[in-house]
Order: sequence, then C-alpha cells, then structure tokens
Amino acid sequence: MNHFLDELNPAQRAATISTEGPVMIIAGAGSGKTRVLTYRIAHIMEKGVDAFNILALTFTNKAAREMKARIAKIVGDKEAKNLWMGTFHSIFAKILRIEGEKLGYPNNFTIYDTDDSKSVIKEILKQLNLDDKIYKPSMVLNRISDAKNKLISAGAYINNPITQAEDQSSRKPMLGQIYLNYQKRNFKAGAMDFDDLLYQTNVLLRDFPDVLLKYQNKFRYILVDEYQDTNFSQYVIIKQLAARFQNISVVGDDAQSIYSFRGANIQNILNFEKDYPDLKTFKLEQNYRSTKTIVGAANHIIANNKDQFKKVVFTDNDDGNKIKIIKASTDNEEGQKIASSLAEIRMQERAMNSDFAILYRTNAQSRAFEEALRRLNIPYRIFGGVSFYQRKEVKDVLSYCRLTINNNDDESLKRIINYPARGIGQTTIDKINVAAAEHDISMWTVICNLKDFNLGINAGISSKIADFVTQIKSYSLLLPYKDAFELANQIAVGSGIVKELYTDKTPEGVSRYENIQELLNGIKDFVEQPRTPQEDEINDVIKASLAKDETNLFAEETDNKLKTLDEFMQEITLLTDVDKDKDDENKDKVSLMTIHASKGLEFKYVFVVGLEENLFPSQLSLNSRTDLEEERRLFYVAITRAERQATLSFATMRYRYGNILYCEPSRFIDEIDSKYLDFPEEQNINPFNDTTFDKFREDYSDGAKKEIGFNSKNKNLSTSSSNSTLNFNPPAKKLISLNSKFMTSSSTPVDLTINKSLQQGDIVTHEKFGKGQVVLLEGVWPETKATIQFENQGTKNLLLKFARLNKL
DNA sequence: AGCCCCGGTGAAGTC
DNA sequence: CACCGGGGCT
Repeated sequence: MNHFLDELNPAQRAATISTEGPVMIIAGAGSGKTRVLTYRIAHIMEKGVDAFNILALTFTNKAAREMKARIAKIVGDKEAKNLWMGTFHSIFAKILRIEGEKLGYPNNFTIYDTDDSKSVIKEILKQLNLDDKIYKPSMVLNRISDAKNKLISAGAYINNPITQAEDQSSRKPMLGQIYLNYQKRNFKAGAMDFDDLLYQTNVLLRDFPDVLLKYQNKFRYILVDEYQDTNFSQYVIIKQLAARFQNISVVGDDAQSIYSFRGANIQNILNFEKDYPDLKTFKLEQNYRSTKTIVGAANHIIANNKDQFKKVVFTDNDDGNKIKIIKASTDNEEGQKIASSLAEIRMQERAMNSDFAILYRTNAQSRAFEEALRRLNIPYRIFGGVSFYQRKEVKDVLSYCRLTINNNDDESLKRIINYPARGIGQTTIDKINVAAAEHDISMWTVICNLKDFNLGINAGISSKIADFVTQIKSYSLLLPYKDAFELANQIAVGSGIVKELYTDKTPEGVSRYENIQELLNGIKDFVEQPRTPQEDEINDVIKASLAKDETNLFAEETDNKLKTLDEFMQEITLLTDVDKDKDDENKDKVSLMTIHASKGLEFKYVFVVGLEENLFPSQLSLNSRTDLEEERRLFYVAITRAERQATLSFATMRYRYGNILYCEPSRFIDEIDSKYLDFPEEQNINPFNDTTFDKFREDYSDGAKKEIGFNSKNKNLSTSSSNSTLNFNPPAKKLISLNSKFMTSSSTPVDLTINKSLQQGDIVTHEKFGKGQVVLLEGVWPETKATIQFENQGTKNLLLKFARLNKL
C-alpha cells in the first residue's frame, strides 16, 4: 500500500514533512491546502506525538470534522479523536469553561449572541439617558467589537487620546463609558459575547502565567488554517501559545482574505515573518481543482490588486469550457435563466444537484433563485439567512434553557419572565431591572430576594414571581441528572410553551409547533452522540465544580456519561452558517449561499450571480482601494470554487429597497480577459474584442438613463451617476395616511358617564365606525362589553371603559 | 395587557 | 421593500 506522503507533489510534500519550528504555507486556491494540513497532522502523529498535544484551528467546525475524519483514516479513529480541532471561538470557549473561574466567570457562562449584545447596549443607553439615534446599538457594538479585537480594554479605551478624539469628533463621547458598562453588565450576568471568547482568553494567558505554561506544554504543535482571516486578538493568542515550542504552522492565501470587516488583518501574515525570523516558507501553486480556463481567469482578476504576494497559480487540468456570461433583464429573470441553465447542464453532464452552487454577494438576493428552482422542482438548500435558532419560538425555549443553566443570564430572564403570560408586566420588570443595575447584581438575584428591595410590587405579583423562581430552580436542580433531551423536553412542556403553540392552529402556529419539535429532535441527536475526549475533559471540570457547590447536595451522584443541556447550549451558539446545515448530508440538493460562506468549499459547477456595479462590488466598497481590493478577492474566491465550469450573471434592472434600480454590469467582468469568456449570443458580440464589450456596457447604462429620463428630479437621490432610482409613492396612499392621522389627533376624551348608562337598543355614534345600535351588553362595569351593530362597519365588540361613544 | 396599524428608518459580509 | 418601535384601540 502506498504511504500517504507518496500522494503529494514535491511542494506539498516539503510543506508536510517540515513539522518542526515555525512554518508558513502560502497556498493558492485549490492547491491541496487541506490535504497538506491533514497529512501534516498525520505525519506529526506518526512521528510519535500524542494527539492531545496538537491544536488545529479551522474556519468552520464542519471543516474540523471532515479533517478529523480524514486523519482518522490514516492514524486510526481512536487517536484522531484526541485532537484538539475546531474554530478559534469554539476551542477557546472550551478552554474558558475550564479556566474561566480564574477570571471570575462561572464555568457555565452564557455566550451572548449579537441580539443579546444589542439588547444590553439598549439598556445601557436608557440608563445613561443617551439617544439611540445617535448611539445606534449596532454601531456601538461594532465599535466595542473593534476595540476588543485590538485588545483595547474599556479602561484603555477611555484613557486613549486617539479613541477619545475620534469619538469627540463623531459626537459620540460616551462610547467609552458604554463599553465599560457593557463589560460590567455582561460580567455580572456571567455572559461573554463572541469577541470576549478571544479577548478573555488573552486576559487569561496574560495574567496567569501558570495557565499559559500549561497550555504551551499541552499544545506543542499548533496549526492554523485560513490564517489570512485571523484578527489581532487571535494572532496574539497563537503567538503566546506557540512561544515555548515554536512549532507553529499557518496556512493561508492572501488572495482569499475576505474578512477585514470583522478585524481580520492581512498584516498578520507579514507580522508572522517578523516574529519568527527562522521561519520556513512554502508555496503551493499547482491547482488541482479547476480547469485552465478558471485558473487563468482567476489569475487575471487578482492581478488587478496591488496588495499581494508573488504567487503563480497554475494547473495541468484540461482547458474546460469558457466562463459563460448570462444577461437578464430583471432579478427574477436572472433567477429563471440560472435555474434553466442549471437544469440544462445537469442533463447534459448527467450531474447531481449537489454538484451545483449559486453564490451571491448578499443574502437578500436568494429569493429569486429559490423561486425559480422551486418552479423547476429542483431541490436546494440555503445556507445562512435567518437561522433556525433565531426564530422566536426556538429562542423562547432556548432562553428557558439558558436561564436554567445560568440563572444570572439577564437577557434570557427578561425574555421569558412573562412568557407564556403569567401576569408579570413591564412595570414590574422595569423595577427589577433598575434595582439590579443600582446594586450591580443580576435580575435573578433581585427576584430571589424580592422582600429586601422594597420595589412596591404587590403581594399577588410577588407570589407569581416566586412561582417563576421556583420553576426555574427546579429545572436547574435537574441539570446534572437529566440528559439534554429529557430536560429540554420537560422545560418545553413545563413552561407552557408547547401547550400555547399546540392550541394555535393557524399555519404559523403549526409551523412554530413543528420548529419546537425539530429543536427537540436536534437535541435528541446530540444526546445520542458520544463525547469527544476534550468534551469529556471539560465535562469533568464542570462536574467537579458542581460537586464543590454545597447547595448541590447530590452532585456526587452525577452520571458522567450523561450529555447535559449545558453542553448542548455550548455547541449550538458557536455554529457557523455552514455548520448549521440541518439537512441530511446525503440529500442531493443545489447549494445557495453567500460567497463568504462558500470559502473553503468546492463545486463542479458554480454560478456567481448579481455581477453588477454597486452590488458586486458593493457600493460600500467603492470609497477606498483597499475595500475594493477585498471585494475583488471575494470575486476571486467565488470563481475558484468551481471545478469544471463557472457561470456569471447580471441583471439590468432589479428591485432593491422598494425601488427599481437600473444596473450596469460589474467591472469585474471586464477585468477578465475575454478569451476566457462566452458572451450571450443574442448580443452578437465578438468575444475576442474587449472594446465591443465596453460598448455593450455603455448600451445598458445609456438605456437606463433614457428610461429614467422623465424622472430627472429624483436623479440626485442616487449614489452614483450611472444608477438612478425610481421612487414609487402612490398619492392615494399618502391621502389615506393623512386621513387617519387627522382622525386620531382629533380624538376627544371618553365620557364614561354616558358609556356606563348605555342600554340595549340605544343609538350611538363612534368617531371611527359611525352610527350604530347597541344590540347586546355583557359583564359588569368596568368590564362591560357592548355588541354594537354599525350602519356601515358591521358588528363590533367594544369594551365600554375604552370605547369613544356618544349617545344620540 | 396585548393587538394592530402606522410611520420612520435602514439596507453587506459573520463567530 | 422589510423591520421595528410607538402609540392608539379594545
């Protein structure tokens, strides 16, 4: 049998066997990067290194799983299982579960998602009496996120003259204070946001040399995939961990760096060379994935960027088909043309649905393709977009789970303390919230000791709150004894959510009910899968800490085999879009996703759609060269996903933001040498003549200008000279809204004396419904309901204490 | 206490 | 156009 090293070309082989010391591998698209990474790990293990001593950081959990499976085939399942492999976020979340108590976090800390974070920021704005129009929560969160990814603490932020000057000049001087409060609040709630997982890991490694040493010794070999997309915070973690043994290898491709918006920094590659002067660098330049046409076109595209490493990607594969350009008149037609082109290729090439991907710049573009595919009965799966875990009903159940695990999780508490309705109103919740903020404690602590706070909450509501506390406590006590499925099921039923949804027989209600079932099924699957060794390790630590807790009387009886709810929650919060694919992997479906999500994947046939100026490249990227270059790298990533054939499409008109927008083909199409391209036939264009294509573009932009010519008033609304918008504001609609405004503003106070004395048969007038007759009176004042037959508006049931009536 | 309707506002990519 | 928050309605 061949040894696996024999499968490699000389460059790959050299990169694979150079296991000691710092190594940088610059790997072009499709050059066998994953194979090298996999074999490197296998090779290190064959040399006798224990899998427990190897840390591999990948971009998705799915990539980690697949790589582990490949390694298992070489070194055996048992050994491979012991590897520490996963995304930065999931690996360091696990380490923080073990070590976080040193930083004052509970080991069952909650991970706040972006919604939670924004909600916390909104509260802080309220508390500080700041305008959320000026301090937009998403903007504030971005700013905090940036700071954390640069390892700037709240204190440092406030004391830093540069950030202060920036915030002063943007009229947001309180950002530092918000950041400080945000950290305090999250800490108090025992919660970390995504950036904290990296930031707090840095704090841990900085402030606890013994911990640093422990992990330096543990992770003797460190491998980082997609290194071009790491940010400063990640870079420092790696640098610290590798400092002792220096067996650090990074694999990346500067041409595929597409995440600068979340702090990724190409500079990390350059810094790497500075940090490790005795670094060995390898270049993988032979592409095994794609045809000569695709590789050639991709090289052509990327050559337009100034910032790049010298690298020549080449292939010995066939020439393959030219890259087809599809022109559509509208976004919907684009969907149809892509779907039928897909069906045609599928038939001609006898391809599977799963051989195809449709890649777009923004999630909002997916709709037209979904519709067209559905019409042709082509099964598809869509990655990203609104996640299953974001659905209201799912989040409700998960909030119960989160609060059960971490009672201090204020965000979850607020969500469910009155859902399903149990008579704890907004006023009460506000009081609790204010008290918690004042005393710097969690809302849970307040409601557990309600008597001590004198909040003016009456006995009735107090007892309802006490019931709620008892209920959650009963779940928390069960955590160690029930598996995740049993407990989640008990929570879903016991909370009343299942009942509430079950009684709702509307289509939406049924679908919500099904989503809860799906969630529970997912938890069941999770419970049935055995733990990995790292998960066992973390489990031991958490269970040991539970045993220390004297309030937990039965901790020593805990069944260690049990996969518990807290483990499930950890797992799902850090899934990437690609990881979240719930479908059976074997199902034969077309993949729809953003180009960002497609990174690292490959498909035989790829459609890159929406190639229009201001969409791709995005208009937000047009202000700076570096942004435009990132956009171009994104296009490079898209094209290089294709093995056999790539197709590009654009529409000349599309709906966006409720307007019709006329579009011009993307400059990126121009940037490809036309010898690689196959233009639409009806245009009768000589594909070997670039100037003809320029003309073709001008025709479209001219056409657009002509068509919107009558609407010149609106022209100045558009952001670029070549795109114009048409605004549709039907006058009729305006009138209606004016009318209703008029009606509500002229309202008069309700005369309750009249309402109280109404009798059956009385004739009344209502300012909205007109004239009518009382046909029925039910209930005792002030809950009296009247059924009134209006002359023109039909029969209405009105609550008399509210209804604005006059007696005639 | 919730539901509904209105008007205002925003609109890229993600762990 | 889609989403959200506010305020009116019952």
